[in-house]
Amino acid sequence: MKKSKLNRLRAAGWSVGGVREFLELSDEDVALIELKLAVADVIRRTRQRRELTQTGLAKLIGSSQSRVAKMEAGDSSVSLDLMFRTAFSLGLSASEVSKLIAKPRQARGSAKKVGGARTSAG
Amino acid sequence: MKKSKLNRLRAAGWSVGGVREFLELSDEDVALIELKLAVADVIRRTRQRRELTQTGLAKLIGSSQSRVAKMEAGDSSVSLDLMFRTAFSLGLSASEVSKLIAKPRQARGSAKKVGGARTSAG
DNA sequence: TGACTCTATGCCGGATGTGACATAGAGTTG
DNA sequence: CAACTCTATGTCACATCCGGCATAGAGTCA
Repeated sequence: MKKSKLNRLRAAGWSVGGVREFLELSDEDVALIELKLAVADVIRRTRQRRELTQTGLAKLIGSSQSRVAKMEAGDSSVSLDLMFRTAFSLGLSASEVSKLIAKPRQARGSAKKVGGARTSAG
Repeated sequence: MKKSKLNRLRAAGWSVGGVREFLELSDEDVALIELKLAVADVIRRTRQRRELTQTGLAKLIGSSQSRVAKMEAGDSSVSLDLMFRTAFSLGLSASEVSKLIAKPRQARGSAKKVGGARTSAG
């Protein structure tokens, strides 16, 4: 497990506030969280590509802006069901989502930061 | 929407008892259900490949046999979260699951039946 | 500064999913 | 038939997730 990955998990507020709690997560838990983060990323990028605000997307899926925000943040209170349903509402097919989440998050050579520093370390 | 697909949905007991209720399902709903059915299939096949009983798998994921049965049936009371977590517990990676759910259910030229006719039509 | 837009976070009542249990169906073995 | 194994289905108390709302942060514009 890389440190950078840990930072991503912590950035999403996955109750991994400390390394101790983190160690209680099984490999399956971590894999599931990473999957959610990947889908969250797909959702955000697709929404932006379609020039929708979080509020707009919320209305599209019959939800609220806050839930969309939590979704894109990979918040632990959002299920994969809602995420996939949202991705489908955005016009993506299961195959497209599958492909997008199968490959890493890097956007073609741009070394952009992905959040990480937003949550103050302590 | 093909009739055969509809049958699969009904076979899973997806509260699509009649065509009327079915029409209330949006495209996203149907896509999500199909995704669940695909993942359910992957879980069942992987479990059998590993020669585990439903009870065995249940203990592996800290659940019960009944939930595993519902999972593999694509029951509406099972979330994608639990399904993916289970797939991961079975040793599958996100990429592997993604690939498996992206492609149709046929197993490399072997023309095996995959259930379908098990549930009597009525 | 204030007004506006977009996004993030906390909370709550109600809806949905969960593990556990009981029980039944289907198949095998004796 | 009984006894056993594996799987399917229904139910329930409890946990989790949901939409909605309030509110705060960050950015833009005048």
